[in-house]
Amino acid sequence: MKRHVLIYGIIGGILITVLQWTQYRFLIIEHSVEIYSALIAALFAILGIWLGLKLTKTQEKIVVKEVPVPAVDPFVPNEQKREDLGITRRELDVLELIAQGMSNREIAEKLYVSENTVKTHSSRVFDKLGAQRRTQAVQLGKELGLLP
Amino acid sequence: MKRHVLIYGIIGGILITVLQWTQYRFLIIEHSVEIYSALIAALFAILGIWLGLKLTKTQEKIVVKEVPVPAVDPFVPNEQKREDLGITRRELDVLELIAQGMSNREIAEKLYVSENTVKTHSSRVFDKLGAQRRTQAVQLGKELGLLP
DNA sequence: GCCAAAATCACCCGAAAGGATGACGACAGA
DNA sequence: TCTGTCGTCATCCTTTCGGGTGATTTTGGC
Repeated sequence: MKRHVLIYGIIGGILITVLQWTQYRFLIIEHSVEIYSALIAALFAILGIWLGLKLTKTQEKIVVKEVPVPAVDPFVPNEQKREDLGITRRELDVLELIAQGMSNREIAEKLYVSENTVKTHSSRVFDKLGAQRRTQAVQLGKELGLLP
Repeated sequence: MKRHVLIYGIIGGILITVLQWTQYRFLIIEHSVEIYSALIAALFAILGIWLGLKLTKTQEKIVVKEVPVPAVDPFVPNEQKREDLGITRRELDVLELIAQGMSNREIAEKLYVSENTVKTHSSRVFDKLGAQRRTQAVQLGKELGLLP
């Protein structure tokens, strides 16, 4: 945009020079100041109009582009909810693995604990969620924001 | 925008008039044509610059608004996938109820069939999904777009 | 160091789930 | 009409799950 103003100034200077040169060339002929004034004014007015039109033409419109962003849902583990329900971290660990479709035995191996331990954790988390089955516990866990 | 050009022209006309009036008032004093030319040129140049700046200033920007659209995911039941896997509608019905945390008995009551029938359907769908447990079947079903 | 909560493990029992197999009727398409 | 698929139901058997109870060890905070 600054370039436009600069160009405008330069063109103005050139025009003045041209006009002065023209004036000296026809010095013998007597021209009235009014004519020169009008000429200069007209030229600059035309220039201004042209500039205005140009600026108008290149004017950009408001483009409110509503990009449907993936809305990736970062899923922050809902610690607060977990605490509220009195579910311990370990119990939630087990619940997560249950949600992934693992058996108690597989979970036990993955967590390096006995299957009995896993059963204890799962029983407790079911109790705290009010679930009778693991599928139900998973469903409730997701509804409560405990699981992704 | 056309208003700007109009205003510019009007202001130009007024200025010329003012200048001419000024000239007649100090007619006795001899002013050179160059001074008037320069004066007019300067005034119009300033006006042009002002106009340019104003146009620049009011120029509107592109607003790329990234609206995190709710992304509600309507979930269209993936019939194609179901067919590809050779899973029947009835089997998918059972899978959906399993995903909701229901027991075989509850599903049987809901669908008005025997528990044995539910077990048959579930066994078949597990087989087709390659699942050993219902939690795993649910997980796979969601990954494959069979379930919401 | 003490205490409470958390995590760990064990055993028992009944219910639920899962696997295998067979069967039967309905229905659509060749 | 014959065939294949689908939905239905059953029986037998094994595995997994869930509930209950009790116990020991770890851990974190005071």
